[in-house]
Amino acid sequence: MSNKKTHTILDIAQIAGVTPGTVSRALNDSPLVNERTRERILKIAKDLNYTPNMVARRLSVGKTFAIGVIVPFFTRPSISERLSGVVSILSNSPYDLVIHNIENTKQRTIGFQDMLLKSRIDGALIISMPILDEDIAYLQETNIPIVFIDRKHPGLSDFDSIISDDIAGGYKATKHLLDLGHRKIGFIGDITEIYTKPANGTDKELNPFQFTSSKDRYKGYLKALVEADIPSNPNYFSEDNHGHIEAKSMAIKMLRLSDPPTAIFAASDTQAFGVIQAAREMELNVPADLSIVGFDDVQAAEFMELTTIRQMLYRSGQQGVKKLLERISGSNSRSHQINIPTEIIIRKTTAPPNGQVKIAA
Amino acid sequence: MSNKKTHTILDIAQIAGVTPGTVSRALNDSPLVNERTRERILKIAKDLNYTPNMVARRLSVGKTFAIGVIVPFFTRPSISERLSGVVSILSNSPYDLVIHNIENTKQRTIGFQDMLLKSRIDGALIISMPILDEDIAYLQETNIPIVFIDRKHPGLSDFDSIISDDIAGGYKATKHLLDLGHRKIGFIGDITEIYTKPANGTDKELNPFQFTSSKDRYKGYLKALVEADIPSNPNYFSEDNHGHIEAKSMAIKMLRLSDPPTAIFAASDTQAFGVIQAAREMELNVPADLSIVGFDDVQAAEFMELTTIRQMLYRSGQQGVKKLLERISGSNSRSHQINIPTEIIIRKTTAPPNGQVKIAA
DNA sequence: ATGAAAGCGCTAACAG
DNA sequence: CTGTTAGCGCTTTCAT
Repeated sequence: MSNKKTHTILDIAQIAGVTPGTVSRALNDSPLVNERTRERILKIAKDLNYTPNMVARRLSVGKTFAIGVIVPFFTRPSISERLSGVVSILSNSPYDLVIHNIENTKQRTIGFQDMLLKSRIDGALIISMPILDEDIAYLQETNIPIVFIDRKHPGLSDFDSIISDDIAGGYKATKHLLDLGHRKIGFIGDITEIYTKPANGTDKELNPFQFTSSKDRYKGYLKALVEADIPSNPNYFSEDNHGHIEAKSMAIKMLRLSDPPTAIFAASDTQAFGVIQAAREMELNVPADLSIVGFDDVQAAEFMELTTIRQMLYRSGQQGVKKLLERISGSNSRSHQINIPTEIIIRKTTAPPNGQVKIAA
Repeated sequence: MSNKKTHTILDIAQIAGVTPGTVSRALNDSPLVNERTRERILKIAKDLNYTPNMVARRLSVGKTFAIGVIVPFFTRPSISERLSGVVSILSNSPYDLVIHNIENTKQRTIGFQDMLLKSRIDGALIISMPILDEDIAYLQETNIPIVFIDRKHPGLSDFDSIISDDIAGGYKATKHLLDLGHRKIGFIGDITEIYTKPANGTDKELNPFQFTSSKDRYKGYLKALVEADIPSNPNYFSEDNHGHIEAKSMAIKMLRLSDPPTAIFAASDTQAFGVIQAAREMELNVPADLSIVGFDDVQAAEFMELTTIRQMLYRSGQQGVKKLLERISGSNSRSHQINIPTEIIIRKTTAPPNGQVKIAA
């Protein structure tokens, strides 16, 4: 009832007639305390409705009991599915999950420094974040464990990372289309909208971050094409900022070509949805007139009956934290790259190309 | 380069030949410090690559600089959209965002206690969480500010809350269908899968939590029906756990009725997607044979061309934290219920009922 | 098994 | 403007 003031370990100690040290031990299941006293203390704590002050504990122990997750574009479905994998593991751990969303350059610098360097967290999970060469310094300066999810960078080899096999995925997607009989296959991918400001004031070329996944999926696409002896057509390649709106415009442009593709492989489901919208707008029947395959297998993909490449988003989140937790508790194994396999999920946006099906209208 | 050990304010003090107090003041932009000394100190700090220890600071100041967000079902799109609104505001504040996901009864108790009572956070945002009568005690015991998003409960009147007008939304959805000419309108809603364990060991009736939104949307539905002088048909009402799978089964059952509805209003987009799947499976044309309206206007709704009730998910998240931040900085205004309006978004899953359109096949 | 005491790193009230 | 001194609440040697 009366709970204006929150109690401390000292209050308990006084009531129990012991010292704070003993109370601390009792509360932490230390074996160095008489069973009787422990019970007495526990009872008092309960009666007092005592709750430990985590902050003090953290300072004393030298651990924050928090792990930081750094993500761009919180809204993207693929990100939140990964996150929820992370959450699932952390719920059963003593660690708090603190989230940092980074959507632009300024935030980015601040974000890294703040989270990593200010000893607010015991470890960090960096998900789908583009890493700049100049970032590497920060990252290495930090002594706290870091694991990356969905990010490859040459300079990052001394960190753990969880990636899915984008090249193989892109290959599978394209192969599926090829097997269906398509020869004219478009690719729609993304670059990121985050840019680095040129160090000097000059307004020279802005460097887009290296979002490798789209590029790797393209590599897989190319590989399948080469294998099938089909020359790649530059008109069938397009990339722009990530988003369904952009994807839609790209698709429309591509489909208006005098010799348009009969199938499009989009580097993400979100983009594939944009392509579907384009098809609708142009009154093209999917899959009869146009086959579409996406990448990610986000929840909405099921509703949209989209054929796509599933990457285990949720699992990747789980594996990431698990690895991080291991590191935090001191595993010294060499840093490791875990490759998560992909799988093609065939639904209803793919079919043999038009000619072979469009018998009657 | 050499950064095995992290520096403290004391290191700086010694080098600068001042006391820690002065360094602290310098670092915190206190006006009570000579400009010259400040510069000197700042430079040293920089050279040393000093970063303050937040935990110590927190203990000293008595604030955690963190706000907690408690959510169920992290995966639900409506939740993550709300969350991203929260994130957008918090990015520009000194507060960390710590997330607690609660998906079952055990977690729930622990979760509330842990977050609220262990002084790890300065305030809490509780989103879409069912609140039990017995929880109210905890909540009121806590002195930290709390704001609720998407939760009404009689006992909660002394807290701030952000809710959308579910009744009005349900009304709008149904009215739209009515205006289109529908008379046989089904409702598909949800109850939650979280149950309370009966206090005594008896295995008597489990009490579902009070997830009010679905119910309120139903009230709106009823209101529109009454207004149109249409008696409510119990066969046209169905509720089950939330999820597209469950919604699909409910819809199938309802559509197999000898006199099936010509339209269905689902209490959430996710459920509406389930209804769409049911229609597909039964080879019913949407909207010709069946009109469907959802609730939420989740991202995927756009792709699905779903007519739905938009509630400003993102905005609700933003407003919630803003309110919370105000409270934390000590606003003493009376607690407030903010009602966020809803809006109907007409897309392509609704049309006049069959008879009026199905001319030729 | 328990008490005593030091200390985690920082802030803040009080002097001067 | 700066030094001194406590102190935030808890953990953890070191004694006893």
